[in-house]
Amino acid sequence: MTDKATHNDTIPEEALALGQQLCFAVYSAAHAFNRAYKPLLDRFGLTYPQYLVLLALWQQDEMTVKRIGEEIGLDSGTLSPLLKRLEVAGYVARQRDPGDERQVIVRLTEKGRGLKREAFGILMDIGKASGCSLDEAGEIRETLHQLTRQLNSGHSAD
Amino acid sequence: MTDKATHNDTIPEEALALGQQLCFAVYSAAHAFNRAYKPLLDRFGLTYPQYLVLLALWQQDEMTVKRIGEEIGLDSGTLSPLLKRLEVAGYVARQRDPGDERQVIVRLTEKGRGLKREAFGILMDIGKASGCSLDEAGEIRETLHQLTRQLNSGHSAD
DNA sequence: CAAAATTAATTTGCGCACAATTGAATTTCG
DNA sequence: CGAAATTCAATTGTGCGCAAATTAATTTTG
Repeated sequence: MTDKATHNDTIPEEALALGQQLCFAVYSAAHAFNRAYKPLLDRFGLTYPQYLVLLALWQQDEMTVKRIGEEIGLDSGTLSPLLKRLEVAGYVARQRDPGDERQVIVRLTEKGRGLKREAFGILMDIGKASGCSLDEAGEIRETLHQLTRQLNSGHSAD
Repeated sequence: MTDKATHNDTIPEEALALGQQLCFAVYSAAHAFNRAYKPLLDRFGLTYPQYLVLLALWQQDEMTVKRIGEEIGLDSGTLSPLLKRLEVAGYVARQRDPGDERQVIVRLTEKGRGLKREAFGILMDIGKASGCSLDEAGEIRETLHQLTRQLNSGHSAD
């Protein structure tokens, strides 16, 4: 097949096929994960991005909106309404930083902290559903991290 | 399956860290691709999912909405408005199948077909931005396809 | 010190994603 | 045949994701 040079001027017609494209593989895998998570998270009334925020907070409680956004790669336009929903659901509390009233500090409630134990169950269910060992998962993860870093490096100084 | 490292009662605390999770790596990579594509597709007034539909149609013109949905993994709830926007933009035409009035046949316009040549440029730009060779890309792609298949086998599809 | 620039979060608007519902056309089968 | 079930597309409602505009607080600077 087309196992040739890194920069080949003669890219074949087939390269346009969906199944041949790395980006589509990533896109599909992301949706597949979302679908796999959905039934597990529905029990807690959570969406996947909301779950990501909780993961971040379980790792490091009391973060500003901006800090959370840096952790999971979302801007405040996405996070503001999302955090409001997490607050209504009773998992987090939001409070203006008295030291800098521009910032809002997000912290876990007791209920939010309590969810952490159950999250291990979700983690293991997903691990099983993905059908790969921790080693395999780690390998793919690192490869994707590198890919993500590479992609993100190309658009700040453009 | 059974055993494996997946079934480990002593999963460490760190396993909950965002950076440790395969799903998050996939999620981030998908967003990174989206961001990389955006400036390239903006020139044509296209979004990434719209570009996927065109990729599918360049491969095989004249498909029903359902068929397109099977190709890229989207349902009619997403595709109906998306296709209407592609039609307004002049890239595709939609027409009820005279032989089966339930179906709508989507076909490329001249403008839509003409875009195919330019798409090779996008493809190469993305290839360069991803910073990996065709070989590497193919490897990751196959791994992700397998992962996606495994995740999707978890429910409906059987 | 006050004006200007910067920063943080919210809001608004558009489009994707998906579940659930609707409506019309077709197929099945009693 | 005709009623019921099925299929396909479109619609509705909720939430994510991002850009751009807004508002308020803080920092810079002139």
